[in-house]
Amino acid sequence: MHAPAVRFRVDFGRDEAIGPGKIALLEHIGTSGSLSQAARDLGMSYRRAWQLLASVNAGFRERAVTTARGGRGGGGAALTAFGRELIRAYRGFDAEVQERAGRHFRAISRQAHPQVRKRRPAGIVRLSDR
Amino acid sequence: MHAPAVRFRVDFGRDEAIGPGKIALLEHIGTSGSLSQAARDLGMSYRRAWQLLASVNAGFRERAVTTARGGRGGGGAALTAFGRELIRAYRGFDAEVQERAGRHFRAISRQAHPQVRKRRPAGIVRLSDR
DNA sequence: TGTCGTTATATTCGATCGGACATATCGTGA
DNA sequence: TCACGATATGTCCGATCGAATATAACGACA
Repeated sequence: MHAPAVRFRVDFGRDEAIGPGKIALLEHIGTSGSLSQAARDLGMSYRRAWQLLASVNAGFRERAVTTARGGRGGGGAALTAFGRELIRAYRGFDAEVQERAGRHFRAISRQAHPQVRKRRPAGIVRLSDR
Repeated sequence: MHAPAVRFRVDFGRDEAIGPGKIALLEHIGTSGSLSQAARDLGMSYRRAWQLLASVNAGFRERAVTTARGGRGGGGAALTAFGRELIRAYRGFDAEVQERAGRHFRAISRQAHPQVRKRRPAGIVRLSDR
């Protein structure tokens, strides 16, 4: 393969870290307006999605997502301005990182073994794939 | 905390990925000339260190470390030119990433909760800390 | 007032990861 | 030729992680 992919997470102190998983969850919450729907989209259990979200909301002074129980549709979840800022900062840095990674690892990447294509369980789509 | 830390790993195809753990292992092999000593330095079991090394050596056409059994001192391990290149590429990119991360996450980092200092088991020193 | 879909949370279970431990093997030097 | 210290590799076990499942609470709306 030519362009190596870089996955990274950002550690804020020792309390909270943000990586591709939580960012993808936030993105799906933003597009679906529902935590359970985001979990289904990402192929993860609702419990795990809830734990990830709780971790994000607890890790900062400002919460990234507001949730509501009951009401129309049973409830829902929505990004706050801070949540959108988290996504924007991560994705902006991500684009920079991927672009620059090519130069640093091009030579080494040529030494990597030719890969065998691996499948992902059907029906699971990550925003980061688009 | 002000400057957020970024941890990343580089995926080469689906076969092999290089992250901070393997790089630290390579660095300690380079300075100590021994896989078992590197494992002790990093506070990991010899088994795990050997598995990580085997993974690195198997992931590329060229091996990163040569090993020897028997002989003076019982044997040893040494970086190849490719192994040194792996370290150089990773650390070079690392420096760039850390420097640029500050700008992208400065505002968000101010929203992170004040951290409680956490200790590391005594006697364990990572090259990446220096 | 009852229905509905979602958030919130506890319990249980299986898979996975890595440490601890046990050996076997090797080659130089005493 | 024997001892030594390191590599090489297997087995076992405890901790951890996350999926599966179950259940409660909630509030708008028909």
